[in-house]
Amino acid sequence: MANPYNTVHTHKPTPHANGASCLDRLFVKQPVEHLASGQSLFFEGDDAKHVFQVVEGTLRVFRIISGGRRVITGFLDAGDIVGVSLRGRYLYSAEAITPSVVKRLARRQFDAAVASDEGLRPVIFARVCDEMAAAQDQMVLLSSKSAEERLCTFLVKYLRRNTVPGCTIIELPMTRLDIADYLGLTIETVSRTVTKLANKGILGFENPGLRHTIRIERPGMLAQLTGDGDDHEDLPGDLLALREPRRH
Amino acid sequence: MANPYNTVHTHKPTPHANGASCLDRLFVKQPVEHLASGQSLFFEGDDAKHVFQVVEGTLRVFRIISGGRRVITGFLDAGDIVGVSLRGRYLYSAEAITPSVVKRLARRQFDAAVASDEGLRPVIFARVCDEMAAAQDQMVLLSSKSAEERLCTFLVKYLRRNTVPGCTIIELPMTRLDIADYLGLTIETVSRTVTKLANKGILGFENPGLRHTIRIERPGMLAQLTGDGDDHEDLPGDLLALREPRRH
DNA sequence: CGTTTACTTGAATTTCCTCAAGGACGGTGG
DNA sequence: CCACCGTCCTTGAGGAAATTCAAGTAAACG
Repeated sequence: MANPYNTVHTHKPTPHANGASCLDRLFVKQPVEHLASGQSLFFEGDDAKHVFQVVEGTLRVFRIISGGRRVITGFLDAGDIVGVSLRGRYLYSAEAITPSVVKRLARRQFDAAVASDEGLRPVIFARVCDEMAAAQDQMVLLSSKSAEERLCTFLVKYLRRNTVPGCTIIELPMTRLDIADYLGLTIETVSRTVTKLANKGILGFENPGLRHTIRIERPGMLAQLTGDGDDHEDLPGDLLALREPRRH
Repeated sequence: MANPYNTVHTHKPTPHANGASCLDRLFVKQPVEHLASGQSLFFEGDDAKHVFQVVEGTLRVFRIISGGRRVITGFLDAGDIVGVSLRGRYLYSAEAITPSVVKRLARRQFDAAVASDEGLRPVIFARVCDEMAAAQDQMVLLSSKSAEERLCTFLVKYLRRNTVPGCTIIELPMTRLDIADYLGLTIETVSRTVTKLANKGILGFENPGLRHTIRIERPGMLAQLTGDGDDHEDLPGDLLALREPRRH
């Protein structure tokens, strides 16, 4: 039951620097609630009576589909808001990966605040846009990236989002199974791909045997392997056509 | 260059019945613009200066990723709005599949209307929520459905969305390649899967050789093959655990 | 009527999954 | 302190699904 990986997140910057204080105003008076590892915040299909703000910890957002398979559509970290862009019922379940702290606000109050507060609307809107953009990126990842590209994309985004720039230590709060369900792979494939990247010298482990803490040895190489073509966008046109062909 | 499949959409119901008139008010005074097949409405990365309403026709919304691969994230039909949930720049390109008619509204005007019109906000919000829900469904499809399940899901949704209830004729405006890029498959796999469904007697072709017009012979069977478990959601709990295992 | 585009079909290959086993760590209880 | 257990992770062998490569057919267009 107890999660053996109740990692402490050092290196974590304040996410969502813009407008965060504006959002915090909404939740500042709400009491904090504590969630143990594995504890559910809400279930898919529940009446969407509340909007939540994550104060601390990491949660997974997922759906269970017919064969009992789980699809994780995202992870939530400190500063994230969940429950905004839906009507009536939650489209997914949310549960704590690490011991977490959240605040809640009744949807009625939330809607009222958004309706009355001119300054709040653009902040909320920006969040919804980010969510939409993330969903688009995920669709691209799932429809056309290889296992290695998926994992590299995940690590690069995690590095950017959850550590200070320049930091190359990633302390993953989620299990390999979480990552697999997020990337549309199996746990074995995730494991093998991590090993492969380690063998290539792109990443390593802080503590042999403790494979949740990853050190990125070659961040540039990792970025190249995401398949996003972030690199060399300034190539001359005739070279662009000669890019490596992409399997599917 | 010219699209040989400038199909006429018979059987098409009015989509988005709720609040459509409310949205139409925004665009009613705007002049119509015509797009030929294959013509672009805007490109990924363009300044998002306008919001568009599709009046007639079908468009594809897509991104080009590094290896030259194209990922279609959605199709737009009459009544759809595009360009709402983004900031600054379009996240994707949009181009006409069939000859299409659209109206445009400057973002400034759009934003002003949303800010001032209390009644408009929930309608817009509902659209964004639908978009988000569709993105979630697509992530589920891409991360854990087989080729057959993907195609069946596509056909069922298309049937529900673009024909009157009970109608079993689907006139697909998009090519097999469009479908492949939407479902995260290759054109060959789509083709093979269509053939397989035809051999099973689940669907047939109105005109031999003209394979864009599909007749669904067994709608119930098609729905079962989507892998959504829409069926038997009322099973007793102990049976739920015994559902057929799902490959991945 | 020839060319182009869209689609289909087959064979070989590849990637990832499935199944199976084993190892490492943390917690528990003797 | 140590043996035991459960969970998480890794690794290997074999298999299945979808991709790639390669023709080949059919309809649409000029």
